[in-house]
Amino acid sequence: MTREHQSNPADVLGDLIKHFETSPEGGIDTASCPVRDVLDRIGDKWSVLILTLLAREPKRFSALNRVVGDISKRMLTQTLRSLQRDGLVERTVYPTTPPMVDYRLTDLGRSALEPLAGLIVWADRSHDQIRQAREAFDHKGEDMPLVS
Amino acid sequence: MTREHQSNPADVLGDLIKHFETSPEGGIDTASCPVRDVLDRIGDKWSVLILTLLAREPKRFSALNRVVGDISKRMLTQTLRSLQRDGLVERTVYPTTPPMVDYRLTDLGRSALEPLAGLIVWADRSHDQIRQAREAFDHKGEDMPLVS
DNA sequence: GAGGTATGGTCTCTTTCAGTTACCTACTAT
DNA sequence: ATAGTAGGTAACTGAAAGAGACCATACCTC
Repeated sequence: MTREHQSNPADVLGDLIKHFETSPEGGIDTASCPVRDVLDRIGDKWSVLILTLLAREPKRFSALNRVVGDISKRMLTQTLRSLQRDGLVERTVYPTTPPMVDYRLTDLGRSALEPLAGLIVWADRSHDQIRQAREAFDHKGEDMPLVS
Repeated sequence: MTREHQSNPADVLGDLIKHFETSPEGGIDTASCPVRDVLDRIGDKWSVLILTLLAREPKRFSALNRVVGDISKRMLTQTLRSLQRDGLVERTVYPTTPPMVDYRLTDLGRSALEPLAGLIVWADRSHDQIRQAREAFDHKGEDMPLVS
């Protein structure tokens, strides 16, 4: 009861929501919302995985490609580019032959690890519960439309 | 140097990565990865926003529709259904006429608020830096292909 | 000099699917 | 008759993702 009063997530989020409610017509201005902006980025299929793989040490393109396995080189390039563009990842080319490239987190990228780790730990811990809820839901309503 | 030793995000993530590296052929088994599973869910366009809006108190369908504004009813229904399916949101129908429906977070849903708030706060704080990195990147390489 | 290996990509084609628009139900209150 | 509930349905569209060929360079081998 003591520490929750100060840092209740609902309050934090409520304040942020208020902060985002700056659009003229009473609705939330989703277009300029920084949260949307960031979530669009890390919500893609590979970004979080790449970030976590780079957490410990820099890795080369081909190393990432080997570790992930089911990512195409195209998607790996694209993901790394957009992480680089957002300043989360730094790309270094070594002038050898054949040229060697490695990718490492920037300070900004490293600062993202903490919130991401929180989310990932939550996901890992809640996964069973979510799967159970899904099964229960799917069994209960044998007649649910909309998702068919 | 003292507390970082215990809870360094890179270490947490490294351990988790190791934990997920259970596929036979040395690659990460992205299909059964709980993180991927969860991120696919909250990575969509509306889920996080809805969750944060429900953080303070239950809300009715039309209230959510009004607040968000640029969401279609179809997407709102769909988002709420899948949140309900995953056990994050509870749907209550009151037998009035016209029937009234409200949506509230479950305990599981509430437990997601903390990691989400962490991410959202990070996003809010880092947004400027990310935008700057983007602009710098876009100006530096006037010849970047791939994203055209 | 033909072929193989390796690096770090790029290009094009195709499919898939999230999201949108627009119109529908059924009921009631005014 | 019109608006407000809480949705459902169908058709369309654009972006994301996947598959897989290709490329430039250089080294090694035969």
